Amino acid sequence: MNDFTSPGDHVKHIAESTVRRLSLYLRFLEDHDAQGHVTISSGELAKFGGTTSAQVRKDLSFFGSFGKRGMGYTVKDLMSAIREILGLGRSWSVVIVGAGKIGAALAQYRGFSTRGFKVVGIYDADPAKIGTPLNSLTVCPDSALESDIARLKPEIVVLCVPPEAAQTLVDRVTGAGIRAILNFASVPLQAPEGVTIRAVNMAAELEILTFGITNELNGLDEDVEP
Amino acid sequence: MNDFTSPGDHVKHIAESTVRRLSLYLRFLEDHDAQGHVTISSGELAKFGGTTSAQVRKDLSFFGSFGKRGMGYTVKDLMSAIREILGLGRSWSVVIVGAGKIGAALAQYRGFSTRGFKVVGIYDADPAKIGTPLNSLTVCPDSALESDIARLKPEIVVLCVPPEAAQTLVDRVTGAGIRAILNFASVPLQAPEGVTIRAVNMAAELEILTFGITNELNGLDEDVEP
DNA sequence: CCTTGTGAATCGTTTCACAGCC
DNA sequence: GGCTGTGAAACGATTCACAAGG
Repeated sequence: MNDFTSPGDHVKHIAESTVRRLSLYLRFLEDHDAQGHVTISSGELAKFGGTTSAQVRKDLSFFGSFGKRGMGYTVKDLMSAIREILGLGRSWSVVIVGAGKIGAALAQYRGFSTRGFKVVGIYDADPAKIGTPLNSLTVCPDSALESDIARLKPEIVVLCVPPEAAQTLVDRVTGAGIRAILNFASVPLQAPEGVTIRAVNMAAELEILTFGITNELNGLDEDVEP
Repeated sequence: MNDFTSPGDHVKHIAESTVRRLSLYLRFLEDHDAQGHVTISSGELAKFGGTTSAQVRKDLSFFGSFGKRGMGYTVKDLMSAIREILGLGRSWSVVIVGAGKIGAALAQYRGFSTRGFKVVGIYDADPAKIGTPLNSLTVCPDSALESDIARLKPEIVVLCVPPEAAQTLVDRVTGAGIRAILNFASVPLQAPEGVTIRAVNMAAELEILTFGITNELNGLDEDVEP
């Protein structure tokens, strides 16, 4: 079936973990398609995504039924179905705020464009950084943020500023109409109703690792190096 | 009782979400301490971490009991308790593999050192990149990876290589003794038993955002209790 | 045979509610 | 009175198991 977006469909709440797995499945489907495979089973998708076939089928079942019993899924059909589900059937404009190390790296990150995300501007408050060329972009003064958001109408802001500046910038960009923010500052942020913020917190990821190592040594039966 | 590592206690499994919140609490406690506050309640911690006071107390209860009824927690004591829980009571050596945009940015990221993570090497397979200075480090040839891991004994590898190279490098560094990996390549990786891998997948984060925006527009509304 | 799609059962996490203590 | 610590209840996600259909 291909009517996964039946009109008037009332979508129940979808878990973040489900959406994250769909993103993984899509990546695998693209590889699989490039290698010339035509169909794929939930079990193969599961092996790649580090999950189970039942989980794959359950994830997809929230949005429709895309496979054929006894056959599996048609790779190309499932790819475009997941693209549609994730909202990748269109292109998205992204503005990066903060042209430090991370912001500058992201401005040049190819992963954005290959997925339909177009970086349309990068901003910084530091006069020394303004005018720096990054790929086809130039760092703009952050005083131009509101007017540029009004003009370019980006959907997403990627925040790469120091923690102490982050909340002020959330307030400014949401005031200018932004409703989706990806936050690289390692501080929790508050946004008005209707604005989605996702955090990428490298410090937390590292600490989850060190927690894991530390606990292994304390609790499990692994040998300790002298 | 302050002994969150009671002897003979076999540590039950701690949820990743709990560890992530502990990391947030710690950040808030550091701020709070710097501002001269001496005590803090679970409710205050909860407000910062975007959770509930019961959740804060439950998170801490897995490790011991750190507060005083009627009083709350002593900021400094709770800080050092959480540091100990997360394994931050020591310093950690980190090796970065891949000196592209992201790897180079991370090599210069101050967030590492302020938390006790010391970057001791950065490696790349591209001859053009070898010798590039980054802060106090120089990009080394990835052929030196195994011998340097044996010599420097880093605990953590941060992987910033293209997806197609990532699995090979996991195999190499785990073979050389690494047991914790932070993966920035947007591909799932397999590692032997006893090795922890955490993934930071920017593409997935962006797609969770676009899924959210797309679904909102489709008319999913959330009723809030007054 | 084969594999999907899905209600039911299981498992894990969060929230509730209150006893215990300052 | 105020706040922690914690079993019990509620909730949500994953896994099971099987009917349905190529």
